[in-house]
Amino acid sequence: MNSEFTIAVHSLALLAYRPDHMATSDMIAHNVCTHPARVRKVMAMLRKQGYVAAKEGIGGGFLLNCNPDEVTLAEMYRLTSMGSVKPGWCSGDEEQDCMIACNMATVMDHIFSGAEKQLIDYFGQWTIRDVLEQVRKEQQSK
Amino acid sequence: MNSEFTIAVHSLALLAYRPDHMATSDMIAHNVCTHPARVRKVMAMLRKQGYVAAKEGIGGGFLLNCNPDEVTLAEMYRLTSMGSVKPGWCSGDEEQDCMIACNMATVMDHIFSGAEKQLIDYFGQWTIRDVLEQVRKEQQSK
DNA sequence: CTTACTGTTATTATATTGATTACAGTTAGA
DNA sequence: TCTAACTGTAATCAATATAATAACAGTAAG
Repeated sequence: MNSEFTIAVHSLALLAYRPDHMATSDMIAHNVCTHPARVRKVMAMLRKQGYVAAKEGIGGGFLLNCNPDEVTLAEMYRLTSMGSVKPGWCSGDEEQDCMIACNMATVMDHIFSGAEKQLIDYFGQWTIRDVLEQVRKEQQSK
Repeated sequence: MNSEFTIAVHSLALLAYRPDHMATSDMIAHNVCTHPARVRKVMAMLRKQGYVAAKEGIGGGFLLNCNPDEVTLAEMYRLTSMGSVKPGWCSGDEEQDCMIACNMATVMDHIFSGAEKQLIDYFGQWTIRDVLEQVRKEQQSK
């Protein structure tokens, strides 16, 4: 799993939480605990898909541009981490005589595709609002 | 996802496919396309759980010691890749004042645990036999 | 007692990931 | 119009994770 997924979810939750629904990359980076440039990279993806708006120049930053009740983690997964279930390394070798060696890569590919579908279904059940709610519950339970 | 999962599944399928249900680490490594030492490492895990038996010395190798109809990919996942859904990198910082920063790591942790459960459920639907069947189908479709 | 195996650890090479730097472009406000 | 505070983006460096390889002890068949 790509950790840009985590950054995207965290950033949207933070924007949804803030009263003005706005924050600079410095503020987000500090909250998330990473480098502002990394945040800007992830936010650029979110901006291109319309989840946030970016304002350059003084007083600028990122503004939430979606409904946290409707945006699911599945969308964030697709945006940031699609394909990450399948390992980079593949077994087998198309050139061999053995039926197993020849076809295992393709079969594992199918299996990993199915696994990713399952994962996306699961993430589809979580909205940004749900994440915020969980954060609140976690806070209260202290 | 850990690619040792792939090696474990491929190796069991290969053993199940071979008439004598036996192969050396060299043979498996060649079939899988990796180094024999890596195969031995994975097979040692399978042996400790009783999925295969190992015979040392001349004429030795690994022998299938389980029913391919019953062993599922979920077991292979647990054995080789448990925890791999959650990225190594975590956002947030317990020390901060912000409710989001403080609790996001815990919440994401819950979310990734749920995701892994989903994945394991899915892998539980696949047996080694199913993998072999898929390989056969793939071969026929050429 | 030699040869062909497994078991295991250590080391090295490679790939992936994240941090950091750098700088161009933008905009508000003095 | 100039400056300061932003984003956008690419390039580079550092850290980490992954896979390959080497090495060698232990074991068993012939």
